Formats: sequence, C-alpha cells, structure tokens
Amino acid sequence: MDSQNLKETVRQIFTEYLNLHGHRKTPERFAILDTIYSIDSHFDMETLYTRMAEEEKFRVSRATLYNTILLLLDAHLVVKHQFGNCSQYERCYCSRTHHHQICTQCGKVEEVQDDLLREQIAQTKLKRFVLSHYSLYLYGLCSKCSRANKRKLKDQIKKKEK
Amino acid sequence: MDSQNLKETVRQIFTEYLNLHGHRKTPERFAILDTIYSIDSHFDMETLYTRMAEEEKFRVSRATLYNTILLLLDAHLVVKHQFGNCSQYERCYCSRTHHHQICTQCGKVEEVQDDLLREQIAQTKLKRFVLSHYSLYLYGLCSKCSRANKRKLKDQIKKKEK
DNA sequence: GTCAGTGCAAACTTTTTGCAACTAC
DNA sequence: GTAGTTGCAAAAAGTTTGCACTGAC
Repeated sequence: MDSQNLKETVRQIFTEYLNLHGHRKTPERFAILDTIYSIDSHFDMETLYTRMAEEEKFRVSRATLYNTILLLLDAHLVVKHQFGNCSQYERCYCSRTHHHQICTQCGKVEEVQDDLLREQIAQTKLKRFVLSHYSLYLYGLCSKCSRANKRKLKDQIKKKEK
Repeated sequence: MDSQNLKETVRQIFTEYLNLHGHRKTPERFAILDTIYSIDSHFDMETLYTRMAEEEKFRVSRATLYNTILLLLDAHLVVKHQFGNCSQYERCYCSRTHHHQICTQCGKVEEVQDDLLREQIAQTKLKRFVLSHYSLYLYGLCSKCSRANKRKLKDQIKKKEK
C-alpha cells in the first residue's frame, strides 16, 4: 500500500472509530493522524509537536496531542513504547509487528524483523488472557559501543602494565 | 537457594562489583540491595522508599535510591521495566527471565513463565548486537476485564432493543 | 445553541542535579 | 586527610488538569 492510500485508509478507520464513540471529527485530530502516518519509525511527543508545527504547518497544543494519542491508542492505530526517558509512539496499522533492539550504553534503538519469533510469540498460549499486541525489547550493546568498550579495556590493561 | 543464602550471594557479587569499579561499600548500598532481594516481585521507587523506612528501619534518600539502582542495573543484579506511569524494577540474580502480561484496561501485571519462548528469544540471532537481556510485554485483556466488557456490551444491546 | 474539544498555563509526578555535610578508605 | 557518597532541596522533564474560549454537530 502506498503512503497516500495508507493515510486515506487510516483516516477512514479513525472516522469510523470517532463516529462509533460519539467523538467529534476535528481538523486537529486528522492532522495529527496524518503527521503520525508520515513518520516511518517511532517518535516522542516533542518530535511530533515540532514536526506538526514545522512541516505540517498545523500547530496543535501538547494537551491536544496527548488527548488524540489516547484515542489513537484505543483505536489501535498507534502503539506506545516505553524505552528511554520518555514514551515513544509508533503507527501500527498495516505495519508488521517488529522487535526493538536497544543499546544500553548509547540508547540507540533499532527495529528487528524476525518472522519466526513473531509467530512464536503470537502463538504462545496464555491462561485467562486475551492477547491484543506485544512488545519485545532486546537490550545489549550495539557494535559501536561494544568495540569502544573493548578498546577502553585494552587501554586500561596497557596503563597497568606500565 | 533459600532467601538468606541468596542475599548473601548477591551481597558478595555486589561487593566484587564495587571493588572492581572503585566504588565505596556504604551501608546504604547494602541495605538497599537487601531490601530489593526481600521483595519477590516488581516494585517502583516509592514502594522501595517506604519499605526501606518502614520495614527495614533504614531510611535513605530518594537520590541515594536512584544512584544505587543505577549501580545495581550495571551489576546485572536488578532489571528495569517501564510499564505503567513509573519505572518498575525487579531483582534478577538467580531468577528466571519471565514475561509480563499487562491488562490494558485495569493495568494489572502478571508474570508468565514459558520455557520454550524464553529459549527461542535467547537463541534469536541478532546482527551486530550483543544481547544482554530482554523484556517481553504481552498486552491485552485479563479475564476480569474481558468478562466485564462482554457484560457491558450485552447491556448496551438490551437497551437498544427496548 | 450546545457541549465536546482546544489552547494555555498551572499543577503534578518522577527523576536528576547542585551543594554542603559526612564517612569509607 | 580526601574524595566519593549522602541528604536535602531545587530544578528539570514529561504528563495531566482546570478553565475560558472555540467550533463541530
């Protein structure tokens, strides 16, 4: 599905959601949805706020962003992540569930695709629980930090030998 | 391993960690470690703070709690979770990695053991990344909320039929 | 016309930071 | 003795809330 088509589809889904729950279809809400679906990866509130103002030329208050995100979460059009200091969000309609690989040293987050693992998690039998979605966070060291640490360790050994 | 034995072991590991990194072995640090290893499940800072003061009769400042938790995370004696509003922590030495099942409606968190899934995640091959640990959060509806929703839906249909 | 939704600012919560006092080494 | 730690309070960061105004219905 191309970007315009996807945006059109989620706009329809959101419209239906708003109708069903008796919420108003304000321009702010659709502008926020549009902006979110023009961001490919995850984002935090600050990023969304600046992006709306700068790129979309549509300024909304932070309060409205938080309100709207709540609706989008409920409508299953956005998922929330909690790595790092602040909440991260991500569009989720028509995007495959992926896993997040987080470097504990530099904080860098990368998306990981693993079809087998995805299937296995989805098929996990849970007692008295209806699974809706899940998040897998893999913590460790990225190659950059891993190399930096090895170098540091070598230098320390050298110093001791002197 | 019984509780006292476990506490003794982690105290030794922490001592070694502090020595290795040139940190001081203060009574506060060991009191915090002890308290954490007397809590079976996850906890937040507020809980730890009150518990230390009330049950352990050892008052430490919040700043010290945050500082010490950082060391314990680095020493791999504690893991951090981010479900809900505030950070949750959990002891992790000699405790099997487990998954968390979180009800999106009432916020209830339950621990899930699944050996097969645990193995599969640990064996996942990651490119240019050294895995240290991971967190799997399964979101959905607990049986209580699921039943409550069904009841609510039925009532709504009844009302419409009238 | 009405009331849900918005923007703004203030409030609140959680976490971090600066600094004086303390204490492990 | 000294430098790493602690406690306190203030600050920072992220999120929520109260209220007057606006605009979708």
